[in-house]
Amino acid sequence: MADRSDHREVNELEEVSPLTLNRLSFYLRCLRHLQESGVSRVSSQEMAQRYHLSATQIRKDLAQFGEFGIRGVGYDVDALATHLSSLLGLDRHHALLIVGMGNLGSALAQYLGFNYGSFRVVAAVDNDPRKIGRKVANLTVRSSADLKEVVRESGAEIGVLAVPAEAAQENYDALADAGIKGVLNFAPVRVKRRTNVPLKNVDLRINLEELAFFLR
Amino acid sequence: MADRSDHREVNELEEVSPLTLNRLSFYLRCLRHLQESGVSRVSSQEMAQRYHLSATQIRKDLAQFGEFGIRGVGYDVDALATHLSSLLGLDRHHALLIVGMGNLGSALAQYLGFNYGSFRVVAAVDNDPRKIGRKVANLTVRSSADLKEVVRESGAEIGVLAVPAEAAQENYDALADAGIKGVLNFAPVRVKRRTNVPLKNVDLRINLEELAFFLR
DNA sequence: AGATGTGAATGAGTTCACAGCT
DNA sequence: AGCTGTGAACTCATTCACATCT
Repeated sequence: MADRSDHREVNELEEVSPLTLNRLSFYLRCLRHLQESGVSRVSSQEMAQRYHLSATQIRKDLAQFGEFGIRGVGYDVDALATHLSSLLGLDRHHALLIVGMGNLGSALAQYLGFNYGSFRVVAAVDNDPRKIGRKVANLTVRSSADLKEVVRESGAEIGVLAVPAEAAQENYDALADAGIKGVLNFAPVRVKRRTNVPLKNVDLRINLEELAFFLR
Repeated sequence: MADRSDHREVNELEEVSPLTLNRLSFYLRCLRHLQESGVSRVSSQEMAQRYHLSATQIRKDLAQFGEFGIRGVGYDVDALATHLSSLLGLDRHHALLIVGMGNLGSALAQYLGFNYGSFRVVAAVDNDPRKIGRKVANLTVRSSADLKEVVRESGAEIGVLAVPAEAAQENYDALADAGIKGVLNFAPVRVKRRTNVPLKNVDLRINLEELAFFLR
């Protein structure tokens, strides 16, 4: 039905499982790859085979947000990529602010570099006076005390927490207060989140520990 | 029953859900924290409250591997920590080998440093002749061509993949062939795993993209 | 009494199987 | 004919509720 896909917008902000979101990101990456390969149409089955996914799941995941496919034919690669890109908010750049310029913070600054997909590191703060003013990967480290100002000036939307475990909660709260819209937390603690400031955890140690389990 | 906990060994290598494994790592971390705080006994309820967890789930998770608690009393913090540590294979050191010494690989080498919990970076390889021989964080970068030799000499057990997406699969396979026991993959692709070489993925970009979804 | 360990109930997520378009 | 979109079946995970033990 024609208006079915117009209703898509209605559903977009409903609860989407993180697992689904995760896969959608991955689908988009696959589609980019297909674009590079010059493929303009793809069926869920073909995608599944190429990238080790489940065809049914691809269809279910996409169907949550509208009818993007053509029955009997498949999906238009460009169109679907555009839809997903917009759905995931990747059709524009997002500014990152790194909090904590120790080993991890500096490493991330270097790795993410100036430009990382739709993401751009625009500022870095630390509370150690010895680090403030130092240059790391084109950024001048600023004081955590000036967080609000830094956020406002830089237009940062996403905070990247690279502080010690003890400091994670207070820094998350400070970021939230400073108007940051989302936080990626590398500190190995469970931070209490506010409903309006989404939080994703990346815990390197837990990942290593899960592997260690298989090596006993 | 007394012999119930002796049978624990029998179950240890049965399929354990990654979700459970993940939580077990986290429980251990909580227990370490309790030890530092001088707490010697803890109930599932108390742990749940302190660290924002579910008491029932803590009990179910632990019960899979034996009867570690005392009914009516709770868990002995030290004893449980020891059990979990051994269960997860964290009662000894694990040697890491970093593959790919670009931005991410170097960043990881610096961050993980010489000693990171039970994990120790013992070697680093790259296939770029310009990088071979360079020193990064006390390590001399060696050639990917010598992978087998490097693994044997260094005793590396876990490979850390920090190579571009295109190179991930071949490097995973090379690691497996070289006798590596597990792989932590930072490349943004789904690598086809061999049953005897466990694989964990850490995908920074997907995590950022999931956050971006909430900022549209 | 008070906390564990666990079957039973519920809920979330995935896969199946097919109706409905093109 | 072929592939999408989707209710129904199924599997996996979490939560409930209570018997069991100290």
